[in-house]
Order: sequence, then structure tokens, then C-alpha cells
Amino acid sequence: MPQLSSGGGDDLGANDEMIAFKDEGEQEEKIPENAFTERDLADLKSSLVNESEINQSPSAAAVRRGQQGEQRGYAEKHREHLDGVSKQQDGGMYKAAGYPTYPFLMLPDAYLPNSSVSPSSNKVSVVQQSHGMHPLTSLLPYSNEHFSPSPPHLPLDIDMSQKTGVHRHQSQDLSGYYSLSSGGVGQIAPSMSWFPHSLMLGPSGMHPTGIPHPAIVPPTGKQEHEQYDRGMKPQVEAKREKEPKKPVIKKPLNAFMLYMKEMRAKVIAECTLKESAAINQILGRRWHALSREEQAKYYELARKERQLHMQLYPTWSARDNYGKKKRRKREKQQDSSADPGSPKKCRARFGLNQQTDWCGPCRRKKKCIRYLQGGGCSSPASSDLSAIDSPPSPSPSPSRHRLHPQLQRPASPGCSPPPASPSAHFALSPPARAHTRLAHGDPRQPPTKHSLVGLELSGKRAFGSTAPLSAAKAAGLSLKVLTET
DNA sequence: CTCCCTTTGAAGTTC
DNA sequence: GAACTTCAAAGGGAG
Repeated sequence: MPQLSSGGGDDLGANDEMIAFKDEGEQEEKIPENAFTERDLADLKSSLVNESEINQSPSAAAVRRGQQGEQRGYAEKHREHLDGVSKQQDGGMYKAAGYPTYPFLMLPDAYLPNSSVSPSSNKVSVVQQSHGMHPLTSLLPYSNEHFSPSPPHLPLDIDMSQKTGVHRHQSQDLSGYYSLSSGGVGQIAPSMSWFPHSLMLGPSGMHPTGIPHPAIVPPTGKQEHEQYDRGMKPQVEAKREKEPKKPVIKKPLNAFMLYMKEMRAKVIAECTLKESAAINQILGRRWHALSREEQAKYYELARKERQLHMQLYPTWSARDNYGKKKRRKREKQQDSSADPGSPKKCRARFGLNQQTDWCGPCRRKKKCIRYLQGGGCSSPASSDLSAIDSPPSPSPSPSRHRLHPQLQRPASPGCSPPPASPSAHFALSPPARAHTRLAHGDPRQPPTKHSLVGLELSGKRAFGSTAPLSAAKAAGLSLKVLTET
């Protein structure tokens, strides 16, 4: 993919995601089985890229460019490229024939310029319903119902160039957009949560286009949102009224986030868990257990989200939200920089099954004091868990490579309460979570030089990236059974 | 009230 | 261009 390699590949990460890598022995056996799907994905990737390249359009890029500072050399170029890409989408990237096998990938023309407003149901919903749905079937919006392979009348609802008129059909369109449909009105997916809130936000949550977007939230995000809700402090309101609101525009959700939103409720229902951390672990495993096609849906969704986001907020940059969090990760890193290669936390070091060895703060989910103290948790258990918890070779990126509890025990897509017993072979080493966008932005690419030799098996990457099968095998094999039971 | 935890992915920054 | 950092959602837990 020219584009990916050329640097435009950032977006459309979905493409990369689909790259099958062969760092796992299982790949070989897997490939035949997934040959078709992989090929499809490959096609998809190439198609996406090609289309992106082919359909160049200047306008949006220009807008964003114009508004972006000059300081952003690289970023800007990058963005230009993206803008171009997003613009090009009009060219029909998602129209019909493009992905016969991926009807769900059809871009809601709603996002496309030059489209006419249509309440039709053919809109892509960025958000899906999730109740009681299997992950595979959860994407109602992506069902043929919503993504008819070749919609005769493409719902070109959002015409960025016709912003003024959009709001007229706001709710209706949005409901279509974000797919309230297909299942019935009563079913609003968790992922829809942002939608209502966007509506409630009123002007502040309203994009200039008149289109409420989940990404828009009151100034400081969650906390402010809360404040806003209960708020209603006169002063605040007054202030808000007077001052031009500067709604915080959230980052567009990535594929996994979309998946989480959709599946969270389901997992909660199934597992009766409430702690998000635990739920997210499960979701993470499930994510890896998803088939490529399934993941592709989410990647595509995410891509559209990003595109839409870019169109709605041409000047927005992820950097805009930097510093919103109270505590900088960097600080953490510095704190934990003492022993870069080793697990930073007791929980990582000892695993959840040996919480008795944890320091107090770790038990309370707080910062590990051992680590802070520079002790590095040399633990009694370290010897036996070393294979499990501590990467044989220090992970290149300490921060993100903290041992995932998930890896401490066999990954099981199903619900199982927080990890209980580590399975050595899984815990081997968290592959350095190739968090970097490996060269071409493919996080799932086989770890190249950073890949930890022989550790891939444990790598989440390994699971996820290679397809469901591999995921099932890698993660699941051992676990699948566990979970299933 | 605020931060932490936990997940993956995207995007930004740093070197 | 690799490595690293930050943020996105979510909500219970803890200080």
C-alpha cells in the first residue's frame, strides 16, 4: 500500500491491522483457513489506499491547513494528506461496488460532500446497538440493511459544504447516522451514549455545522461534563454564555474503543462485572478473539469516525487535548524510570494470583510503592514468575509494555473474572506492545526488530494481529476452553 | 473530588 | 523513522 508506506497510512489504520504477520508459527496453519478473509482484507486495504490516493480533493485539507499553525510541519503534511484522503472519499470510496464483501464498510455518504440530505436508513452509523448481540452480529448498522452493497440512493446527508441546512434534519439524520435504527428505537447501544449527551450539550456540543457530535464535550471533558450536568451553577452558566465556548473536542474513537462501547454492556451483563478495568480486560481478549472481518468492521468504523471527525473539526488536532489529563504519563514514566526493563508494578510482577505479594498501593490499584522506591519488586516470586511476569528481555518501551494482566493468564475471550491464574506460556512476555506504529503504522505488524524473540506467543499483538484463528489459537487455545467452561 | 485501573489504537512528540 | 507519550471510554475503587 503505497499510501501506508508513504506515510498516509496512518489513518486507515485498519489496513495495517489486517496485515497478517508470520511471527507465529501458527500462522502457517492459519493461513489456509483464512486465506479468503485475508485476501479480502488485503484487497480492502489496497482498495482503501488506492481510492484514497486516487480521489484527491483539496478543499478540506485547505481549510485545515489554513487553520493549523505553521509549526506543525510534519503533522500538517500528514494531515493534509489525510484531508485529501477524507475528501476523496466523496469519490465514492465507499460507494457500492467497492467492497461487496464488506457492505458494512460503506461510508455513509452522509459524511460526504456533494450529497443530498436524505433520511434514508442507509446511513452508516458510527455507533451500533449492542444489546444481546454477539460481537459478530452486533454491528447492526453494518448489516446489509444499513449498508446495502450498492445503495441506489446514497444517503448523502452530511454535506460539509452545506452545513447550514444540515441541522434541519439533525436528530433524524443523526439517528440515522448513529444508527438508532434497525433494532428498534428502544435499543440504544451503550455506544450511543455519547449521542444523547451530545444532544444535551446544546450549543456547546454542537458543531458549527449544527451537527452534534460525540466528540464535542464541555471544556474539560468528563469532569467538566459532570460539572456541566449538575452544573448549572449560575456563574458557570453565565460565564459560559458570555464566553465563546470552547468545547473540548474529543479524539475520535479508535476501533477498539468503538468495540468496547458496543460490547461493554454485553460483557457487563454476561459477566456481571462492573469494574471497567476488568471489563476492559475481557474486552481486550475478546477483541483479539474477533475474526479479521469483525475487527475490520471496527477498523472501518473507526476510520470513518476519524474522517468524519476531520471533516467536522478540520482544525482539531489530537494535540489539542494534550494536557487534559491530570497526571501526565510522563510523570509516571519518570517515576518508574528506575528500572526500565522490569515490571513496574506488583500486579505486573506477581500477577493477580499473588496479590498477597503486592504492596499496599498496588492492592488498592494505586501506584506501586515498591517501584517508586526503586526497589523494583525484587520478589521472592520473581524467580518463578520471572518467566511469566518479567520479560526476558526488557521491553523497549517500558511504559506501554507493562505486563498485561491479560497475559498473566491465558487470554480468554469470555468472561472470567479478573485473571486468576497465570499461564506461563502466555505470560512469557508481553511482547513489547509494539505500540509504535511500526513503520507503516501497523501496530499489528509482526514485531520486527523489537519483537521479542520467542515471546510473540504471549504477545497480544500476536493474538490480535493475526486473525481470529490465531487469536483463538494463541489466546484461546489454552483459554478458550477455560472460558467456555 | 480526583485519580487509578485496564484495554487497543491513533496521533502527537522526541530523539 | 523508531521509540515513546498522550488520549479516547467506562465506572468501580480508593485516597
